[in-house]
Amino acid sequence: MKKLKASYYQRSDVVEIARDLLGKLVITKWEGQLTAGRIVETEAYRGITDRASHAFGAKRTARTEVMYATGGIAYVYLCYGLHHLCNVVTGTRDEPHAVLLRGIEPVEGLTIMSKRTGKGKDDKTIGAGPGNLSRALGISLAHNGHSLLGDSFYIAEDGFLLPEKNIMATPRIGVDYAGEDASLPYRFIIHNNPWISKKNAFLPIKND
DNA sequence: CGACCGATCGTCT
DNA sequence: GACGATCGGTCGA
Repeated sequence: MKKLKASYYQRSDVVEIARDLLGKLVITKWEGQLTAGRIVETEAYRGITDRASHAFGAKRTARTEVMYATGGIAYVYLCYGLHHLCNVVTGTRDEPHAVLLRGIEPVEGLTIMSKRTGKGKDDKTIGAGPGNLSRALGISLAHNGHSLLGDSFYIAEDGFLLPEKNIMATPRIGVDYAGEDASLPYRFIIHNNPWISKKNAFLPIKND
Protein backbone atom coordinates (compact mmCIF):
# COMPACT_ATOMS: atom_id res chain seq x y z
CA MET A 1 0.00 0.00 0.00
CA LYS A 2 1.52 3.29 -1.14
CA LYS A 3 0.45 6.68 0.18
CA LEU A 4 0.05 9.25 -2.59
CA LYS A 5 2.78 11.85 -2.25
CA ALA A 6 3.01 15.59 -2.74
CA SER A 7 4.12 15.30 -6.37
CA TYR A 8 0.95 13.39 -7.18
CA TYR A 9 -1.27 16.24 -6.01
CA GLN A 10 0.89 18.99 -7.44
CA ARG A 11 0.45 17.95 -11.07
CA SER A 12 -1.20 20.65 -13.20
CA ASP A 13 -4.17 18.84 -14.76
CA VAL A 14 -6.87 18.53 -12.12
CA VAL A 15 -9.19 16.71 -14.52
CA GLU A 16 -6.58 14.01 -15.01
CA ILE A 17 -6.13 13.73 -11.26
CA ALA A 18 -9.88 13.44 -10.67
CA ARG A 19 -10.00 10.59 -13.17
CA ASP A 20 -6.94 8.91 -11.70
CA LEU A 21 -8.23 9.06 -8.13
CA LEU A 22 -10.92 6.50 -9.02
CA GLY A 23 -9.98 3.18 -7.44
CA LYS A 24 -7.68 4.74 -4.85
CA LEU A 25 -8.31 4.39 -1.10
CA VAL A 26 -9.23 7.29 1.19
CA ILE A 27 -8.14 6.56 4.73
CA THR A 28 -8.95 8.38 7.97
CA LYS A 29 -7.70 7.55 11.46
CA TRP A 30 -9.41 9.80 13.97
CA GLU A 31 -8.76 8.92 17.60
CA GLY A 32 -7.96 5.31 16.82
CA GLN A 33 -10.98 4.89 14.55
CA LEU A 34 -9.71 3.56 11.23
CA THR A 35 -11.97 3.82 8.21
CA ALA A 36 -11.13 3.43 4.53
CA GLY A 37 -13.08 3.46 1.29
CA ARG A 38 -12.33 2.98 -2.37
CA ILE A 39 -13.10 6.08 -4.43
CA VAL A 40 -15.85 5.37 -6.97
CA GLU A 41 -16.93 8.91 -7.87
CA THR A 42 -15.13 12.28 -8.18
CA GLU A 43 -15.54 15.71 -9.73
CA ALA A 44 -12.88 18.14 -10.95
CA TYR A 45 -13.12 21.88 -10.25
CA ARG A 46 -10.72 23.55 -12.57
CA GLY A 47 -9.11 26.74 -11.33
CA ILE A 48 -10.19 30.33 -11.80
CA THR A 49 -11.77 29.86 -15.24
CA ASP A 50 -14.28 27.21 -14.13
CA ARG A 51 -17.64 28.87 -13.45
CA ALA A 52 -18.65 25.97 -11.21
CA SER A 53 -15.68 26.47 -8.87
CA HIS A 54 -15.72 28.53 -5.72
CA ALA A 55 -12.48 30.05 -7.03
CA PHE A 56 -14.01 31.22 -10.32
CA GLY A 57 -12.73 34.63 -11.33
CA ALA A 58 -9.77 34.30 -8.95
CA LYS A 59 -12.18 34.83 -6.08
CA ARG A 60 -10.31 34.85 -2.77
CA THR A 61 -12.22 34.80 0.49
CA ALA A 62 -11.62 33.34 3.92
CA ARG A 63 -13.34 30.17 2.76
CA THR A 64 -11.63 29.74 -0.62
CA GLU A 65 -8.13 30.61 0.58
CA VAL A 66 -7.42 26.92 1.24
CA MET A 67 -7.86 26.20 -2.45
CA TYR A 68 -4.94 28.48 -3.29
CA ALA A 69 -2.49 26.53 -1.17
CA THR A 70 -0.09 23.96 -2.58
CA GLY A 71 -1.76 20.67 -3.57
CA GLY A 72 -1.95 17.91 -0.99
CA ILE A 73 -4.43 19.23 1.57
CA ALA A 74 -8.19 18.96 2.05
CA TYR A 75 -10.72 21.69 1.32
CA VAL A 76 -13.82 20.97 3.39
CA TYR A 77 -16.81 23.27 3.43
CA LEU A 78 -20.37 23.23 4.70
CA CYS A 79 -23.14 22.88 2.14
CA TYR A 80 -26.80 23.63 2.89
CA GLY A 81 -25.88 24.02 6.52
CA LEU A 82 -25.62 20.28 7.11
CA HIS A 83 -23.31 18.51 4.69
CA HIS A 84 -19.54 18.65 4.94
CA LEU A 85 -18.12 18.32 1.41
CA CYS A 86 -14.53 17.12 1.08
CA ASN A 87 -12.22 18.20 -1.74
CA VAL A 88 -8.62 17.34 -2.51
CA VAL A 89 -6.63 20.49 -3.34
CA THR A 90 -4.30 19.98 -6.31
CA GLY A 91 -1.81 22.00 -8.35
CA THR A 92 0.85 24.41 -7.18
CA ARG A 93 0.49 27.45 -4.94
CA ASP A 94 -2.04 30.03 -6.25
CA GLU A 95 -3.56 27.52 -8.67
CA PRO A 96 -6.93 26.80 -7.00
CA HIS A 97 -7.76 23.38 -8.41
CA ALA A 98 -9.76 20.83 -6.43
CA VAL A 99 -11.27 17.37 -6.73
CA LEU A 100 -14.56 16.78 -4.91
CA LEU A 101 -14.80 13.28 -3.43
CA ARG A 102 -18.33 12.11 -4.20
CA GLY A 103 -18.46 8.40 -3.46
CA ILE A 104 -16.65 5.52 -1.78
CA GLU A 105 -17.09 1.79 -1.49
CA PRO A 106 -16.40 0.80 2.15
CA VAL A 107 -13.19 -1.20 2.58
CA GLU A 108 -12.31 -0.88 6.26
CA GLY A 109 -14.21 0.12 9.41
CA LEU A 110 -17.70 -0.64 8.18
CA THR A 111 -18.99 -0.87 11.74
CA ILE A 112 -17.69 2.63 12.47
CA MET A 113 -19.17 3.99 9.25
CA SER A 114 -22.49 2.42 10.12
CA LYS A 115 -22.46 4.05 13.54
CA ARG A 116 -21.48 7.46 12.12
CA THR A 117 -24.13 7.48 9.42
CA GLY A 118 -26.92 5.59 11.15
CA LYS A 119 -27.17 3.38 8.09
CA GLY A 120 -27.07 -0.42 7.91
CA LYS A 121 -23.81 -2.14 6.95
CA ASP A 122 -25.39 -3.42 3.76
CA ASP A 123 -26.78 -0.02 2.79
CA LYS A 124 -25.20 0.91 -0.56
CA THR A 125 -25.73 4.62 0.13
CA ILE A 126 -23.45 4.59 3.17
CA GLY A 127 -20.72 6.40 1.21
CA ALA A 128 -22.68 7.54 -1.85
CA GLY A 129 -22.70 11.27 -2.48
CA PRO A 130 -20.28 13.83 -1.01
CA GLY A 131 -22.30 14.41 2.17
CA ASN A 132 -22.59 10.72 2.98
CA LEU A 133 -18.93 10.10 2.12
CA SER A 134 -17.77 12.69 4.64
CA ARG A 135 -20.08 11.35 7.32
CA ALA A 136 -18.85 7.78 6.80
CA LEU A 137 -15.21 8.84 7.04
CA GLY A 138 -15.78 11.26 9.91
CA ILE A 139 -14.62 14.25 7.88
CA SER A 140 -15.94 17.65 8.97
CA LEU A 141 -15.19 21.36 8.78
CA ALA A 142 -12.60 20.74 11.49
CA HIS A 143 -10.46 19.06 8.82
CA ASN A 144 -10.47 21.98 6.40
CA GLY A 145 -6.86 22.61 5.36
CA HIS A 146 -5.75 19.26 6.84
CA SER A 147 -2.69 17.68 5.20
CA LEU A 148 -3.14 14.55 3.10
CA LEU A 149 0.51 13.65 3.50
CA GLY A 150 0.43 12.64 7.18
CA ASP A 151 -0.75 9.48 8.93
CA SER A 152 -4.29 10.41 10.00
CA PHE A 153 -5.85 11.40 6.68
CA TYR A 154 -4.49 10.35 3.30
CA ILE A 155 -5.13 8.62 -0.02
CA ALA A 156 -3.32 5.45 -1.03
CA GLU A 157 -2.78 3.13 -3.95
CA ASP A 158 -3.15 -0.56 -3.08
CA GLY A 159 -2.59 -2.24 -6.43
CA PHE A 160 -6.27 -2.34 -7.31
CA LEU A 161 -6.46 -2.32 -11.10
CA LEU A 162 -9.22 -0.29 -12.69
CA PRO A 163 -9.62 -0.95 -16.43
CA GLU A 164 -9.88 2.25 -18.49
CA LYS A 165 -13.10 0.98 -20.00
CA ASN A 166 -14.75 1.02 -16.57
CA ILE A 167 -14.18 4.76 -16.20
CA MET A 168 -17.00 6.99 -17.32
CA ALA A 169 -17.13 10.79 -17.55
CA THR A 170 -20.37 12.75 -17.09
CA PRO A 171 -21.41 16.34 -16.36
CA ARG A 172 -21.09 17.43 -12.75
CA ILE A 173 -24.01 17.29 -10.32
CA GLY A 174 -25.78 20.35 -8.96
CA VAL A 175 -23.83 23.03 -10.84
CA ASP A 176 -26.57 24.41 -13.09
CA TYR A 177 -25.48 27.92 -12.09
CA ALA A 178 -22.23 27.41 -14.04
CA GLY A 179 -23.69 28.10 -17.48
CA GLU A 180 -21.84 26.30 -20.27
CA ASP A 181 -19.33 24.88 -17.80
CA ALA A 182 -22.13 22.85 -16.24
CA SER A 183 -21.97 20.43 -19.16
CA LEU A 184 -18.22 19.80 -19.05
CA PRO A 185 -17.38 16.09 -18.55
CA TYR A 186 -15.63 16.63 -15.22
CA ARG A 187 -17.44 14.02 -13.14
CA PHE A 188 -15.86 10.57 -13.11
CA ILE A 189 -17.47 7.36 -11.96
CA ILE A 190 -16.66 3.67 -11.98
CA HIS A 191 -19.20 2.33 -14.42
CA ASN A 192 -21.91 0.19 -12.84
CA ASN A 193 -20.37 0.40 -9.39
CA PRO A 194 -23.15 -0.37 -6.87
CA TRP A 195 -21.89 2.20 -4.34
CA ILE A 196 -22.82 5.16 -6.51
CA SER A 197 -26.25 6.48 -5.66
CA LYS A 198 -28.91 5.39 -8.13
CA LYS A 199 -29.99 8.95 -8.70
CA ASN A 200 -26.55 9.83 -10.02
CA ALA A 201 -25.59 6.53 -11.64
CA PHE A 202 -26.35 7.06 -15.30
CA LEU A 203 -25.68 10.24 -17.19
CA PRO A 204 -23.01 8.93 -19.55
CA ILE A 205 -21.62 11.19 -22.24
CA LYS A 206 -18.19 9.71 -22.70
CA ASN A 207 -16.65 6.28 -22.33
CA ASP A 208 -13.09 5.53 -23.38
C1' DC B 1 -40.49 5.99 -11.13
C1' DG B 2 -40.12 11.63 -10.91
C1' DA B 3 -41.11 16.13 -8.80
C1' DC B 4 -41.00 18.61 -4.86
C1' DC B 5 -39.73 20.17 -0.29
C1' DG B 6 -37.73 21.00 4.30
C1' DA B 7 -33.63 20.81 7.10
C1' DT B 8 -29.92 24.11 8.89
C1' DC B 9 -25.80 27.31 9.30
C1' DG B 10 -21.21 29.28 7.65
C1' DT B 11 -20.08 32.49 4.39
C1' DC B 12 -20.41 36.48 1.62
C1' DT B 13 -22.95 40.78 0.31
C1' DG C 1 -30.40 38.55 4.84
C1' DA C 2 -29.86 35.27 1.09
C1' DC C 3 -28.05 31.28 -0.47
C1' DG C 4 -26.04 26.77 -1.39
C1' DA C 5 -20.77 21.48 -5.43
C1' DT C 6 -27.01 17.66 -0.60
C1' DC C 7 -30.05 14.26 1.30
C1' DG C 8 -34.01 11.71 2.40
C1' DG C 9 -38.66 11.73 2.84
C1' DT C 10 -43.35 12.33 0.80
C1' DC C 11 -46.73 12.65 -2.68
C1' DG C 12 -48.93 11.69 -7.02
C1' DA C 13 -49.14 9.24 -11.44
